[in-house]
Amino acid sequence: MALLTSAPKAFIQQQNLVDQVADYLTQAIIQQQFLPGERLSEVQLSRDLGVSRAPVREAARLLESRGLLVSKPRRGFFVRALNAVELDDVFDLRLCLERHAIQRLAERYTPEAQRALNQQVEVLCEAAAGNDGTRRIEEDLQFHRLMLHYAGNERLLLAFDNLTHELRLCITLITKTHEAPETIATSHFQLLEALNSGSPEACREAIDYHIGVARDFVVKGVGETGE
Amino acid sequence: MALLTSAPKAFIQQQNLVDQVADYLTQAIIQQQFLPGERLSEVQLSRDLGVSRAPVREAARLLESRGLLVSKPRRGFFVRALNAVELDDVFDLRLCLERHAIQRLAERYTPEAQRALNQQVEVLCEAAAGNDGTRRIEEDLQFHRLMLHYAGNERLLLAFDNLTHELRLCITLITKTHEAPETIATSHFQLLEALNSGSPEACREAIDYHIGVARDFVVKGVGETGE
DNA sequence: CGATTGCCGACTGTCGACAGTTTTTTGAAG
DNA sequence: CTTCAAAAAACTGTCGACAGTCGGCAATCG
Repeated sequence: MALLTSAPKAFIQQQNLVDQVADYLTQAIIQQQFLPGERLSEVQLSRDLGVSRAPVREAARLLESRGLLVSKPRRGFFVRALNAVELDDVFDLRLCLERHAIQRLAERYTPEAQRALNQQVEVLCEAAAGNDGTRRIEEDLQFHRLMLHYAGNERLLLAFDNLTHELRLCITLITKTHEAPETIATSHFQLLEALNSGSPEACREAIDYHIGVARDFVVKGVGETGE
Repeated sequence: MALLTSAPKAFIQQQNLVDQVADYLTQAIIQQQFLPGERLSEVQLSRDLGVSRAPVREAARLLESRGLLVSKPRRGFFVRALNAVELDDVFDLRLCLERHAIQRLAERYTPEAQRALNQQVEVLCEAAAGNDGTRRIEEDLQFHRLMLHYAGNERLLLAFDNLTHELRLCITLITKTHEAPETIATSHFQLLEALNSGSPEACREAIDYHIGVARDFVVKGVGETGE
Protein backbone atom coordinates (compact mmCIF):
# COMPACT_ATOMS: atom_id res chain seq x y z
CA MET A 1 0.00 0.00 0.00
CA ALA A 2 2.33 2.71 1.19
CA LEU A 3 5.19 0.81 -0.39
CA LEU A 4 4.76 2.42 -3.78
CA THR A 5 7.57 4.89 -3.20
CA SER A 6 10.39 3.42 -5.23
CA ALA A 7 9.10 -0.03 -6.04
CA PRO A 8 8.57 -0.83 -9.70
CA LYS A 9 7.43 -4.26 -8.60
CA ALA A 10 4.43 -2.76 -6.85
CA PHE A 11 2.27 -4.32 -9.53
CA ILE A 12 2.79 -7.76 -8.12
CA GLN A 13 1.08 -7.46 -4.80
CA GLN A 14 2.78 -9.77 -2.42
CA GLN A 15 0.63 -10.95 0.38
CA ASN A 16 2.96 -10.81 3.31
CA LEU A 17 4.32 -7.53 4.49
CA VAL A 18 7.63 -9.02 5.60
CA ASP A 19 8.76 -9.77 2.05
CA GLN A 20 7.49 -6.44 0.82
CA VAL A 21 9.42 -4.58 3.49
CA ALA A 22 12.48 -6.75 2.82
CA ASP A 23 12.33 -5.94 -0.89
CA TYR A 24 11.90 -2.26 -0.20
CA LEU A 25 14.81 -2.21 2.22
CA THR A 26 17.00 -4.18 -0.17
CA GLN A 27 16.34 -1.76 -3.01
CA ALA A 28 16.83 1.24 -0.76
CA ILE A 29 20.16 -0.07 0.49
CA ILE A 30 21.38 -0.98 -2.99
CA GLN A 31 20.44 2.45 -4.28
CA GLN A 32 22.34 4.05 -1.41
CA GLN A 33 19.25 5.70 0.01
CA PHE A 34 20.62 4.38 3.28
CA LEU A 35 24.36 4.83 3.51
CA PRO A 36 26.72 2.13 4.80
CA GLY A 37 26.92 2.20 8.57
CA GLU A 38 23.70 4.18 8.85
CA ARG A 39 21.25 3.21 11.54
CA LEU A 40 17.74 2.18 10.62
CA SER A 41 15.04 3.25 13.03
CA GLU A 42 12.25 0.72 13.33
CA VAL A 43 9.64 3.27 14.27
CA GLN A 44 10.56 5.62 11.47
CA LEU A 45 10.49 2.81 8.91
CA SER A 46 7.13 1.70 10.28
CA ARG A 47 5.72 5.18 9.88
CA ASP A 48 7.21 5.67 6.41
CA LEU A 49 5.94 2.35 5.11
CA GLY A 50 2.62 2.47 6.92
CA VAL A 51 3.05 -0.85 8.69
CA SER A 52 3.69 -1.87 12.26
CA ARG A 53 7.10 -2.66 13.68
CA ALA A 54 6.71 -6.45 13.70
CA PRO A 55 7.08 -6.93 9.92
CA VAL A 56 9.91 -4.40 9.88
CA ARG A 57 11.81 -6.30 12.54
CA GLU A 58 11.36 -9.65 10.81
CA ALA A 59 12.39 -8.20 7.46
CA ALA A 60 15.46 -6.68 9.10
CA ARG A 61 16.41 -10.06 10.51
CA LEU A 62 16.06 -11.54 7.06
CA LEU A 63 18.38 -8.94 5.62
CA GLU A 64 20.78 -9.51 8.46
CA SER A 65 21.03 -13.18 7.52
CA ARG A 66 21.78 -12.04 3.98
CA GLY A 67 24.60 -9.81 5.14
CA LEU A 68 22.95 -6.54 4.20
CA LEU A 69 22.34 -5.42 7.77
CA VAL A 70 24.05 -5.99 11.06
CA SER A 71 22.28 -5.78 14.41
CA LYS A 72 23.69 -4.54 17.66
CA PRO A 73 21.69 -5.56 20.72
CA ARG A 74 19.61 -2.75 22.13
CA ARG A 75 20.96 -0.47 19.44
CA GLY A 76 19.12 -1.57 16.36
CA PHE A 77 20.01 -2.41 12.78
CA PHE A 78 22.77 -0.80 10.75
CA VAL A 79 23.53 -0.96 7.05
CA ARG A 80 26.50 -3.25 6.59
CA ALA A 81 29.72 -1.50 5.64
CA LEU A 82 32.11 -3.79 3.79
CA ASN A 83 35.80 -2.99 4.11
CA ALA A 84 38.42 -3.99 1.56
CA VAL A 85 39.42 -7.16 3.39
CA GLU A 86 35.86 -8.43 3.68
CA LEU A 87 35.20 -7.68 0.04
CA ASP A 88 38.35 -9.54 -0.93
CA ASP A 89 37.14 -12.51 1.11
CA VAL A 90 33.83 -12.39 -0.72
CA PHE A 91 35.57 -12.62 -4.08
CA ASP A 92 37.81 -15.38 -2.81
CA LEU A 93 34.75 -17.38 -1.77
CA ARG A 94 33.12 -16.63 -5.08
CA LEU A 95 36.18 -17.99 -6.83
CA CYS A 96 35.94 -21.10 -4.65
CA LEU A 97 32.29 -21.69 -5.55
CA GLU A 98 32.61 -20.99 -9.25
CA ARG A 99 35.74 -23.09 -9.69
CA HIS A 100 33.86 -26.01 -8.24
CA ALA A 101 30.75 -25.27 -10.29
CA ILE A 102 32.49 -25.01 -13.62
CA GLN A 103 34.28 -28.30 -13.01
CA ARG A 104 30.99 -30.02 -12.22
CA LEU A 105 29.36 -28.36 -15.20
CA ALA A 106 32.12 -29.48 -17.55
CA GLU A 107 31.42 -33.06 -16.50
CA ARG A 108 27.75 -32.81 -17.49
CA TYR A 109 27.57 -30.11 -20.12
CA THR A 110 24.18 -30.85 -21.67
CA PRO A 111 22.87 -29.18 -24.83
CA GLU A 112 20.21 -27.55 -22.70
CA ALA A 113 22.81 -25.92 -20.47
CA GLN A 114 24.82 -24.87 -23.49
CA ARG A 115 21.80 -23.27 -25.08
CA ALA A 116 20.79 -21.42 -21.91
CA LEU A 117 24.27 -20.05 -21.31
CA ASN A 118 24.72 -18.93 -24.90
CA GLN A 119 21.41 -17.16 -24.82
CA GLN A 120 22.23 -15.44 -21.54
CA VAL A 121 25.54 -14.18 -22.94
CA GLU A 122 23.59 -12.62 -25.78
CA VAL A 123 21.26 -10.93 -23.32
CA LEU A 124 24.26 -9.78 -21.33
CA CYS A 125 25.98 -8.32 -24.40
CA GLU A 126 22.82 -6.45 -25.23
CA ALA A 127 22.65 -5.08 -21.69
CA ALA A 128 26.34 -4.19 -21.74
CA ALA A 129 25.77 -2.03 -24.81
CA GLY A 130 23.08 -0.05 -23.01
CA ASN A 131 23.38 2.56 -20.30
CA ASP A 132 21.72 0.77 -17.41
CA GLY A 133 24.65 -0.25 -15.22
CA THR A 134 22.47 -2.06 -12.72
CA ARG A 135 20.88 -4.19 -15.42
CA ARG A 136 24.32 -5.08 -16.76
CA ILE A 137 25.38 -6.35 -13.34
CA GLU A 138 22.17 -8.30 -12.90
CA GLU A 139 22.46 -9.99 -16.29
CA ASP A 140 26.08 -10.77 -15.53
CA LEU A 141 25.14 -12.37 -12.22
CA GLN A 142 22.32 -14.22 -13.93
CA PHE A 143 24.82 -15.83 -16.28
CA HIS A 144 26.79 -17.10 -13.32
CA ARG A 145 23.62 -18.24 -11.59
CA LEU A 146 22.81 -20.33 -14.65
CA MET A 147 26.29 -21.85 -14.56
CA LEU A 148 25.82 -22.86 -10.95
CA HIS A 149 22.31 -24.11 -11.62
CA TYR A 150 23.35 -26.42 -14.43
CA ALA A 151 26.29 -27.60 -12.33
CA GLY A 152 23.61 -29.67 -10.62
CA ASN A 153 23.97 -28.60 -6.98
CA GLU A 154 21.20 -26.34 -5.76
CA ARG A 155 22.92 -25.85 -2.41
CA LEU A 156 25.89 -24.43 -4.27
CA LEU A 157 23.58 -21.97 -6.02
CA LEU A 158 22.12 -20.93 -2.68
CA ALA A 159 25.58 -20.19 -1.31
CA PHE A 160 26.28 -18.10 -4.40
CA ASP A 161 23.04 -16.17 -4.01
CA ASN A 162 24.01 -15.31 -0.46
CA LEU A 163 27.26 -13.91 -1.78
CA THR A 164 25.57 -11.85 -4.46
CA HIS A 165 23.58 -10.01 -1.82
CA GLU A 166 26.86 -8.76 -0.42
CA LEU A 167 28.11 -7.91 -3.90
CA ARG A 168 25.05 -5.78 -4.44
CA LEU A 169 26.01 -3.80 -1.34
CA CYS A 170 28.65 -2.07 -3.44
CA ILE A 171 26.80 -2.20 -6.73
CA THR A 172 27.09 1.52 -7.26
CA LEU A 173 30.83 1.12 -6.93
CA ILE A 174 30.80 -1.63 -9.52
CA THR A 175 28.67 0.27 -11.96
CA LYS A 176 30.94 3.27 -11.56
CA THR A 177 34.00 1.35 -12.70
CA HIS A 178 32.83 0.93 -16.25
CA GLU A 179 34.00 -2.15 -17.98
CA ALA A 180 34.04 -1.91 -21.75
CA PRO A 181 31.18 -3.87 -23.41
CA GLU A 182 33.56 -5.79 -25.65
CA THR A 183 35.63 -6.80 -22.62
CA ILE A 184 32.55 -8.21 -20.92
CA ALA A 185 31.56 -10.08 -24.06
CA THR A 186 34.94 -11.71 -24.71
CA SER A 187 35.35 -12.50 -21.03
CA HIS A 188 32.18 -14.58 -21.05
CA PHE A 189 32.83 -16.11 -24.44
CA GLN A 190 36.07 -17.45 -22.99
CA LEU A 191 34.05 -19.30 -20.37
CA LEU A 192 31.79 -20.80 -23.02
CA GLU A 193 34.78 -21.88 -25.09
CA ALA A 194 36.42 -23.50 -22.12
CA LEU A 195 33.21 -25.40 -21.38
CA ASN A 196 32.94 -26.49 -25.01
CA SER A 197 36.51 -27.74 -24.95
CA GLY A 198 35.60 -29.96 -22.00
CA SER A 199 39.04 -29.44 -20.51
CA PRO A 200 38.97 -29.01 -16.72
CA GLU A 201 42.22 -27.07 -16.84
CA ALA A 202 40.89 -24.67 -19.43
CA CYS A 203 37.72 -24.16 -17.37
CA ARG A 204 39.68 -23.43 -14.25
CA GLU A 205 41.95 -21.04 -16.06
CA ALA A 206 39.00 -19.22 -17.61
CA ILE A 207 37.09 -18.82 -14.35
CA ASP A 208 40.23 -17.75 -12.49
CA TYR A 209 40.87 -15.05 -15.04
CA HIS A 210 37.21 -14.01 -15.18
CA ILE A 211 36.78 -13.56 -11.44
CA GLY A 212 40.25 -12.13 -11.03
CA VAL A 213 39.35 -9.29 -13.36
CA ALA A 214 36.11 -8.57 -11.53
CA ARG A 215 37.86 -8.64 -8.16
CA ASP A 216 40.58 -6.29 -9.29
CA PHE A 217 37.99 -3.84 -10.51
CA VAL A 218 35.97 -3.77 -7.32
CA VAL A 219 38.66 -4.15 -4.69
CA LYS A 220 40.72 -1.46 -6.36
CA GLY A 221 37.66 0.77 -6.41
CA VAL A 222 37.04 0.24 -2.71
CA GLY A 223 40.68 0.90 -1.88
CA GLU A 224 40.41 4.25 -3.62
CA THR A 225 37.12 5.67 -2.42
CA GLY A 226 36.02 4.54 0.99
CA GLU A 227 37.77 2.34 3.49
CA MET B 1 38.69 -14.35 17.85
CA ALA B 2 35.30 -15.63 18.84
CA LEU B 3 36.62 -18.95 17.71
CA LEU B 4 38.51 -19.80 20.83
CA THR B 5 37.03 -17.44 23.37
CA SER B 6 33.60 -18.43 24.42
CA ALA B 7 34.46 -17.29 27.91
CA PRO B 8 33.97 -13.51 27.90
CA LYS B 9 30.32 -13.88 27.11
CA ALA B 10 29.80 -16.25 29.98
CA PHE B 11 29.75 -13.35 32.41
CA ILE B 12 27.12 -11.51 30.48
CA GLN B 13 23.89 -13.39 30.73
CA GLN B 14 22.06 -13.69 27.50
CA GLN B 15 19.25 -11.26 27.82
CA ASN B 16 17.39 -11.33 24.59
CA LEU B 17 14.74 -13.95 24.33
CA VAL B 18 15.21 -14.41 20.59
CA ASP B 19 18.64 -16.00 20.96
CA GLN B 20 17.49 -18.06 23.92
CA VAL B 21 14.52 -19.40 21.99
CA ALA B 22 16.74 -20.01 18.96
CA ASP B 23 19.19 -22.00 21.07
CA TYR B 24 16.38 -24.00 22.63
CA LEU B 25 14.83 -24.78 19.26
CA THR B 26 18.19 -25.71 17.77
CA GLN B 27 18.91 -28.16 20.56
CA ALA B 28 15.41 -29.59 20.43
CA ILE B 29 15.63 -30.15 16.69
CA ILE B 30 19.09 -31.70 16.89
CA GLN B 31 17.93 -34.03 19.63
CA GLN B 32 14.96 -35.07 17.52
CA GLN B 33 12.44 -33.78 20.03
CA PHE B 34 10.84 -32.33 16.93
CA LEU B 35 10.87 -34.76 14.05
CA PRO B 36 11.77 -33.78 10.48
CA GLY B 37 8.76 -32.37 8.67
CA GLU B 38 6.93 -31.72 11.91
CA ARG B 39 5.05 -28.46 12.24
CA LEU B 40 5.97 -26.06 15.01
CA SER B 41 3.06 -24.18 16.54
CA GLU B 42 3.94 -20.64 17.53
CA VAL B 43 1.34 -20.46 20.25
CA GLN B 44 2.29 -23.78 21.75
CA LEU B 45 5.97 -22.86 21.79
CA SER B 46 5.08 -19.54 23.37
CA ARG B 47 3.14 -21.27 26.12
CA ASP B 48 5.82 -23.91 26.68
CA LEU B 49 8.64 -21.39 26.90
CA GLY B 50 6.68 -18.76 28.77
CA VAL B 51 7.28 -16.01 26.24
CA SER B 52 5.14 -14.22 23.69
CA ARG B 53 4.96 -15.12 20.04
CA ALA B 54 7.14 -12.27 18.77
CA PRO B 55 10.47 -13.73 19.97
CA VAL B 56 9.40 -17.16 18.80
CA ARG B 57 8.68 -15.88 15.31
CA GLU B 58 11.98 -14.03 15.07
CA ALA B 59 13.90 -17.03 16.35
CA ALA B 60 12.13 -19.23 13.82
CA ARG B 61 13.14 -16.88 11.03
CA LEU B 62 16.71 -17.08 12.24
CA LEU B 63 16.62 -20.87 12.12
CA GLU B 64 15.02 -20.71 8.70
CA SER B 65 18.00 -18.74 7.41
CA ARG B 66 20.22 -21.44 8.85
CA GLY B 67 18.33 -24.16 7.02
CA LEU B 68 16.92 -25.83 10.11
CA LEU B 69 13.34 -24.73 9.48
CA VAL B 70 11.30 -23.99 6.40
CA SER B 71 8.30 -21.67 6.40
CA LYS B 72 5.17 -21.98 4.32
CA PRO B 73 3.08 -18.84 4.12
CA ARG B 74 0.00 -18.95 6.30
CA ARG B 75 0.99 -22.45 7.31
CA GLY B 76 3.79 -21.92 9.75
CA PHE B 77 7.26 -23.32 10.33
CA PHE B 78 8.28 -26.92 9.74
CA VAL B 79 11.40 -28.81 10.71
CA ARG B 80 13.52 -29.20 7.60
CA ALA B 81 13.64 -32.72 6.22
CA LEU B 82 16.76 -33.36 4.18
CA ASN B 83 16.49 -35.98 1.47
CA ALA B 84 19.43 -37.93 0.09
CA VAL B 85 20.00 -35.59 -2.86
CA GLU B 86 20.08 -32.47 -0.69
CA LEU B 87 22.42 -34.11 1.76
CA ASP B 88 24.71 -35.12 -1.09
CA ASP B 89 24.70 -31.52 -2.28
CA VAL B 90 25.67 -30.39 1.21
CA PHE B 91 28.67 -32.68 1.22
CA ASP B 92 29.60 -31.59 -2.28
CA LEU B 93 29.57 -27.97 -1.15
CA ARG B 94 31.55 -28.91 1.92
CA LEU B 95 34.14 -30.52 -0.31
CA CYS B 96 34.24 -27.35 -2.39
CA LEU B 97 34.85 -25.14 0.65
CA GLU B 98 37.41 -27.36 2.33
CA ARG B 99 39.38 -27.98 -0.84
CA HIS B 100 39.74 -24.24 -1.22
CA ALA B 101 40.55 -23.77 2.46
CA ILE B 102 43.26 -26.39 2.65
CA GLN B 103 44.94 -24.93 -0.42
CA ARG B 104 44.92 -21.46 1.12
CA LEU B 105 46.10 -22.89 4.41
CA ALA B 106 48.97 -24.76 2.77
CA GLU B 107 50.19 -21.45 1.36
CA ARG B 108 50.37 -19.83 4.80
CA TYR B 109 50.82 -22.69 7.25
CA THR B 110 52.07 -20.82 10.31
CA PRO B 111 53.44 -22.52 13.44
CA GLU B 112 50.44 -21.15 15.31
CA ALA B 113 48.04 -22.88 12.96
CA GLN B 114 50.06 -26.06 13.13
CA ARG B 115 50.00 -26.03 16.91
CA ALA B 116 46.26 -25.36 17.08
CA LEU B 117 45.38 -28.11 14.63
CA ASN B 118 47.63 -30.66 16.31
CA GLN B 119 46.08 -29.86 19.66
CA GLN B 120 42.57 -30.15 18.28
CA VAL B 121 43.34 -33.56 16.81
CA GLU B 122 44.42 -34.68 20.26
CA VAL B 123 41.17 -33.41 21.74
CA LEU B 124 39.28 -35.16 18.97
CA CYS B 125 41.05 -38.45 19.57
CA GLU B 126 40.21 -38.21 23.23
CA ALA B 127 36.57 -37.56 22.39
CA ALA B 128 36.54 -40.39 19.86
CA ALA B 129 37.62 -42.80 22.58
CA GLY B 130 34.67 -41.81 24.76
CA ASN B 131 31.01 -42.63 24.42
CA ASP B 132 29.56 -39.18 23.72
CA GLY B 133 28.81 -39.33 20.01
CA THR B 134 27.62 -35.74 19.87
CA ARG B 135 30.83 -34.45 21.41
CA ARG B 136 32.86 -36.47 18.91
CA ILE B 137 31.03 -34.80 16.03
CA GLU B 138 31.45 -31.36 17.56
CA GLU B 139 35.19 -31.81 18.10
CA ASP B 140 35.49 -33.10 14.57
CA LEU B 141 33.70 -30.06 13.19
CA GLN B 142 35.80 -27.82 15.40
CA PHE B 143 38.95 -29.20 13.77
CA HIS B 144 37.59 -28.26 10.37
CA ARG B 145 36.51 -24.86 11.65
CA LEU B 146 40.08 -24.25 12.76
CA MET B 147 41.34 -25.24 9.33
CA LEU B 148 39.02 -22.75 7.67
CA HIS B 149 39.86 -20.09 10.23
CA TYR B 150 43.59 -20.31 9.66
CA ALA B 151 42.98 -20.36 5.91
CA GLY B 152 42.52 -16.64 6.42
CA ASN B 153 39.06 -16.05 4.96
CA GLU B 154 36.39 -15.43 7.57
CA ARG B 155 33.65 -15.39 4.95
CA LEU B 156 34.66 -18.92 4.03
CA LEU B 157 34.29 -19.95 7.65
CA LEU B 158 30.84 -18.39 7.78
CA ALA B 159 29.75 -20.38 4.75
CA PHE B 160 31.03 -23.52 6.42
CA ASP B 161 29.17 -22.75 9.64
CA ASN B 162 25.96 -22.42 7.66
CA LEU B 163 26.59 -25.87 6.26
CA THR B 164 27.27 -27.39 9.66
CA HIS B 165 23.82 -26.35 10.83
CA GLU B 166 22.39 -28.57 8.14
CA LEU B 167 24.78 -31.37 9.02
CA ARG B 168 23.56 -31.24 12.59
CA LEU B 169 20.05 -31.86 11.29
CA CYS B 170 21.02 -35.49 10.86
CA ILE B 171 23.48 -35.68 13.73
CA THR B 172 21.74 -38.64 15.30
CA LEU B 173 22.16 -40.45 12.03
CA ILE B 174 25.86 -39.65 12.02
CA THR B 175 26.39 -40.70 15.60
CA LYS B 176 24.56 -43.94 14.88
CA THR B 177 26.99 -44.92 12.14
CA HIS B 178 29.91 -45.44 14.45
CA GLU B 179 33.26 -44.74 12.97
CA ALA B 180 36.12 -46.53 14.68
CA PRO B 181 38.24 -44.20 16.87
CA GLU B 182 41.46 -45.25 15.16
CA THR B 183 39.92 -44.50 11.75
CA ILE B 184 39.04 -40.98 12.87
CA ALA B 185 42.52 -40.44 14.25
CA THR B 186 44.41 -41.61 11.17
CA SER B 187 42.01 -39.77 8.89
CA HIS B 188 42.88 -36.47 10.54
CA PHE B 189 46.57 -37.23 10.87
CA GLN B 190 46.63 -37.63 7.11
CA LEU B 191 45.40 -34.07 6.77
CA LEU B 192 48.12 -32.81 9.10
CA GLU B 193 50.77 -34.72 7.20
CA ALA B 194 49.57 -33.33 3.89
CA LEU B 195 49.73 -29.81 5.31
CA ASN B 196 53.22 -30.43 6.66
CA SER B 197 54.36 -31.68 3.28
CA GLY B 198 53.23 -28.39 1.78
CA SER B 199 52.14 -30.14 -1.38
CA PRO B 200 48.87 -28.81 -2.81
CA GLU B 201 48.23 -32.12 -4.55
CA ALA B 202 48.69 -34.07 -1.33
CA CYS B 203 46.36 -31.65 0.50
CA ARG B 204 43.68 -32.00 -2.13
CA GLU B 205 43.99 -35.75 -2.13
CA ALA B 206 43.77 -35.90 1.66
CA ILE B 207 40.70 -33.67 1.92
CA ASP B 208 38.97 -35.47 -0.94
CA TYR B 209 39.47 -38.79 0.81
CA HIS B 210 38.50 -37.38 4.22
CA ILE B 211 35.22 -35.85 3.11
CA GLY B 212 34.48 -38.74 0.77
CA VAL B 213 34.52 -41.12 3.71
CA ALA B 214 32.24 -38.92 5.78
CA ARG B 215 29.84 -38.49 2.89
CA ASP B 216 29.65 -42.20 2.21
CA PHE B 217 28.84 -42.83 5.84
CA VAL B 218 26.02 -40.32 6.06
CA VAL B 219 24.49 -40.58 2.61
CA LYS B 220 24.46 -44.33 2.84
CA GLY B 221 22.79 -44.04 6.25
CA VAL B 222 20.09 -41.78 4.86
CA GLY B 223 19.51 -44.07 1.91
CA GLU B 224 18.89 -46.94 4.29
CA THR B 225 16.64 -45.47 6.96
CA GLY B 226 14.35 -42.69 5.80
CA GLU B 227 14.08 -41.03 2.43
C1' DC C 1 37.88 25.03 31.90
C1' DG C 2 37.50 19.94 31.77
C1' DA C 3 35.52 15.76 33.66
C1' DT C 4 31.68 13.47 35.88
C1' DT C 5 26.98 12.46 37.14
C1' DG C 6 22.11 12.60 36.88
C1' DC C 7 18.11 13.41 33.99
C1' DC C 8 15.38 13.31 29.65
C1' DG C 9 13.98 11.74 25.30
C1' DA C 10 14.00 8.11 21.97
C1' DC C 11 14.24 3.57 20.87
C1' DT C 12 14.31 -1.49 21.23
C1' DG C 13 12.45 -5.78 23.32
C1' DT C 14 8.38 -7.86 24.54
C1' DC C 15 3.56 -8.53 25.22
C1' DG C 16 -1.56 -9.29 24.59
C1' DA C 17 -5.25 -8.74 21.25
C1' DC C 18 -7.79 -8.74 16.83
C1' DA C 19 -8.73 -10.16 12.00
C1' DG C 20 -8.40 -13.31 8.20
C1' DT C 21 -7.27 -17.90 6.83
C1' DT C 22 -6.48 -22.76 7.18
C1' DT C 23 -7.55 -27.07 9.28
C1' DT C 24 -10.47 -29.99 11.87
C1' DT C 25 -14.80 -31.43 13.52
C1' DT C 26 -19.50 -32.25 13.08
C1' DG C 27 -23.64 -33.40 11.11
C1' DA C 28 -26.71 -34.63 7.54
C1' DA C 29 -27.62 -36.74 3.11
C1' DG C 30 -26.95 -40.56 -0.12
C1' DC D 1 -20.77 -46.81 5.97
C1' DT D 2 -19.13 -43.24 2.98
C1' DT D 3 -19.23 -38.49 1.25
C1' DC D 4 -19.66 -33.90 1.30
C1' DA D 5 -20.59 -29.41 3.25
C1' DA D 6 -20.94 -26.15 6.81
C1' DA D 7 -19.66 -24.66 11.30
C1' DA D 8 -16.07 -24.42 14.73
C1' DA D 9 -11.58 -24.43 16.42
C1' DA D 10 -6.86 -23.23 15.94
C1' DC D 11 -3.44 -20.84 13.89
C1' DT D 12 -0.79 -17.16 11.48
C1' DG D 13 -0.18 -12.23 10.19
C1' DT D 14 -0.44 -7.86 11.98
C1' DC D 15 -1.14 -4.20 15.19
C1' DG D 16 -0.82 -0.88 19.17
C1' DA D 17 1.00 -0.44 23.83
C1' DC D 18 4.11 -0.74 27.80
C1' DA D 19 8.52 -1.32 30.18
C1' DG D 20 13.47 -1.37 30.38
C1' DT D 21 17.59 0.46 28.30
C1' DC D 22 20.75 3.43 25.73
C1' DG D 23 22.68 7.90 24.09
C1' DG D 24 22.85 12.77 24.57
C1' DC D 25 22.59 16.98 27.21
C1' DA D 26 22.88 19.83 31.02
C1' DA D 27 24.13 20.81 35.64
C1' DT D 28 27.61 20.03 39.15
C1' DC D 29 32.15 19.28 41.03
C1' DG D 30 37.17 19.40 40.94
